[in-house]
Amino acid sequence: MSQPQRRPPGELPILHVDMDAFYVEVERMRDPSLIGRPVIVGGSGRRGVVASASYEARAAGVHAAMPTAQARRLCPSAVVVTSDFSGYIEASSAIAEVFESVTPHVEPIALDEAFLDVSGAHRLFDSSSEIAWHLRNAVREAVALECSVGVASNKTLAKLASVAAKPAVHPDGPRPGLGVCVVSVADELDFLQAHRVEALWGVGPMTLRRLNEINVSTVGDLAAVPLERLVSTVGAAHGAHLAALARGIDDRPVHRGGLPRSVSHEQTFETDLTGADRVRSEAVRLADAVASRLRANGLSGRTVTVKVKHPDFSLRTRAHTIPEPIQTGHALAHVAQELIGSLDLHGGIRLLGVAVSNLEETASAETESATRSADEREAAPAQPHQMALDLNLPPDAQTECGDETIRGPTGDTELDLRLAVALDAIRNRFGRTVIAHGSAALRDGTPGERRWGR
DNA sequence: TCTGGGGTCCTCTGCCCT
DNA sequence: TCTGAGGGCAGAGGACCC
Repeated sequence: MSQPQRRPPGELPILHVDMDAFYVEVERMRDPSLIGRPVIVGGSGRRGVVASASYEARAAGVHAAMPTAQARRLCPSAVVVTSDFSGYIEASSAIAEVFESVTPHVEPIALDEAFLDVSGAHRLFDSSSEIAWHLRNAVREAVALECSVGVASNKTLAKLASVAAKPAVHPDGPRPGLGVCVVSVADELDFLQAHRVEALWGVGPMTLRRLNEINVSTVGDLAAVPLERLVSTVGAAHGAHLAALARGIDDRPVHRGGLPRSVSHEQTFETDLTGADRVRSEAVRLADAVASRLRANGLSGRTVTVKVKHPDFSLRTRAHTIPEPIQTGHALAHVAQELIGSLDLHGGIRLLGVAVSNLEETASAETESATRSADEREAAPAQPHQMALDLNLPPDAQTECGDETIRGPTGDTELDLRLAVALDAIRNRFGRTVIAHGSAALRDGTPGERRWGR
């Protein structure tokens, strides 16, 4: 199990590929002076957290999701680098090309990891482990980054195997890992059931606490618990799922990336945001960022969700579904601002988020506008959007939507779309921060608040 | 001295309709 | 006309992932 093995074609169809300290290594390529030093990538502000840490920093106890301030105390010699996703996305795209040169069945999990179904790739390779070693080399050649690969009969086992293949954290520095770990069918249960139960996908802090209460601490313990007991502890669906995983049963297929379910943008503010006007102006900015990404990806959506986090960390969400899909910041901000009106903002908020779901594919406003003359636009509204019927709705006009009433127009207007196209063009040419809605400019904007998203 | 951002999926609840 | 059951759906929130 610990060494790569030759296997008959098709026996172990699933690979899990996980980049090693991905963000850190991309930053080291950008700035070679970081090589060999402890590095923390994440938010550097007062409320920032660690997104990724080098193995040197991990040796000092730093881990992802830890507040950056705490990470600095644990590892004072660490260099803190603010996340810059443009470089990560670029490297991720290059890695995805390597994966797709082996198989079209690639399921991206994050920028730095993916599942591959290689059951159809054995015409070119003798075994899945040979594919795994080929991928490692090809990724290294393409982007000069290291990855770990798990090979197994299903996703859960492949994921655990890739973890087992990773470099080890050690006070003296990182120790090289196996690189590739193959879990044979014969070894599956021994390998799986020796793991801590929290290693399973779907066991977070809450589920772990509940499982610990019934004396379950390893996957082996979990497999021994009667299903009824598990169901009464963590719920029907979750219990049945965990019971199957603990026995090595995981028939989830590798899904190729499809349409996203939602697109969102949220921000934690350096200092709590107070006053309805400031919250609304931030909502305009966030809505604009979400709308921009929707258009860039040729999407529009019908359900708008606003999320706020209060100073005591309590979360509140409000959602509203409108009859027609939208993709402009103006229409999105309109719904978001109405939803904000139904939230208690007393005491301020530390986080504000705007999300759009119920997505569907649509021609982007940019494409739409570029391919239609002014006369054509005049003759027929931009497709495939249902325009708001009346641009001159009085301020007290109302749109009935389910059990809620949203005042004023709720769809994209032709004017909204043309304005959005103009904004996109200006930002593409001069940068994302060069132009903003007047209502979003009300804010005083500390440096930490000036982000416009990925 | 604090606890991000961008997602997905599930459960529960309430409402509407048949 | 009223009532209850049950399905479908939307909204809210929780848990989890990287």
